[in-house]
Amino acid sequence: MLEELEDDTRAIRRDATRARILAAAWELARRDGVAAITLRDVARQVGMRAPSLYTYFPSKNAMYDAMYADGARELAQTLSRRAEVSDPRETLRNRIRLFIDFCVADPVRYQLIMERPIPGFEPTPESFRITIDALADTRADMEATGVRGESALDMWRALITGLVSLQIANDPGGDRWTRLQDDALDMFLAHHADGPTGARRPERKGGEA
Amino acid sequence: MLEELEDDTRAIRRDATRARILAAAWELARRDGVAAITLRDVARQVGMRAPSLYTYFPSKNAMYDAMYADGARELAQTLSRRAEVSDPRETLRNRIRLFIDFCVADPVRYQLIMERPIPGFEPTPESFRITIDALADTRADMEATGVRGESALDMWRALITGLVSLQIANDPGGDRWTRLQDDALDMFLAHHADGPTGARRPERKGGEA
DNA sequence: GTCTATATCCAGATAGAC
DNA sequence: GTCTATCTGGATATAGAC
Repeated sequence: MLEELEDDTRAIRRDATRARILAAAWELARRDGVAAITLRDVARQVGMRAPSLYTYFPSKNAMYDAMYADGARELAQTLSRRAEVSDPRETLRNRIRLFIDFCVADPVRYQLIMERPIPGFEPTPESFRITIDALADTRADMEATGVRGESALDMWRALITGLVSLQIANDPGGDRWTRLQDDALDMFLAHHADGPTGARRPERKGGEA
Repeated sequence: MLEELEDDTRAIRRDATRARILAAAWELARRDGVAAITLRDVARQVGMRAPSLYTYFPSKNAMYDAMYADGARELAQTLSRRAEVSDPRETLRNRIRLFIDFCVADPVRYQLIMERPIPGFEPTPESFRITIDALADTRADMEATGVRGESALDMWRALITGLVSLQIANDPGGDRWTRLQDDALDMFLAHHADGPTGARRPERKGGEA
């Protein structure tokens, strides 16, 4: 029968339209903020009316979830490009650069994936999983430099989060904070890693001056 | 005449009602988020209907601005309590603790003052000024420890911002990140200050290992 | 000063014709 | 699959009675 072929064609067209809708949603989100987009505007952007979108997404939150998955996949793809070199510190540095560049390249995408900017929306577990997996290897790169412990990872997350969020909030398009990333890593490693032996520092108290 | 006395009494009652309205607004903001509060709900909370609020605030944004000024004054008052001790590092440590405690004690207040959580609202210059002034002395405390330069201050802001925002977002009510504050300061000072002489480190390149 | 009633606007979502 | 028309609900803000 020809029916199966027709079904395939139909599915392909459907996916293409879905992609067009998502692209329009991203464009409006970048212009007005993620939380500000409306189904009416998204529909107009692709030459439709709002109710037609319900053919492709059962709800607005479902559309948000598809956007989230989009961004999470882009993050995964970006980090997969990190180069592994002989010096583990340079490997880590490379990963950090990829991550920070990803964040500041599209602040709205960053917010959608890393923060929770839309009241009432949180990603489905399947979509969230993509983000988790993408970030999971950071720990290995970190430990390869001799850094151990949850506290050290938490400290590092804080440092990177702070650099990115201040960059986006106070110097969008610039590099006032992102240019500190290498210095930040030097500072962090000097404090948390004790060279190739990987011996751990004491938990705190009594500076090393 | 008695008219002036009556005017005073009336003004006092008006201010008291304004304060009751603001308290209600804060309560709802803490429960549902700053951006989610509605005039209807705030009014109900104080036993009124929404239009009555316009006697006390000319617009919703004016109410937000009053809330902003509230929070900013509380920040100023908090930081004014910082103890100045002989060791400038301990003085700085004390200020940081006050600041971080202030932030995590009321995440919604933190967001209103330090971020821009409400589309279409930004504080009036007079209200914003309160925040600026409250934070201005941090630089002096920092420089008293021998740290110099805008980059160092930017790095420090990033570190604190990261600790606070991760704490609020991922461990509300806990101390997973806030307990790192002393360690963060040690790390930062070890990297950015060169002891009492105050000599500056090179701008970057070539680790100090 | 507070109320009711209402203007005005906009949102997400559904029904049903075509 | 897409449309028009509509439901349902909520928001800020204003007019005018009391």
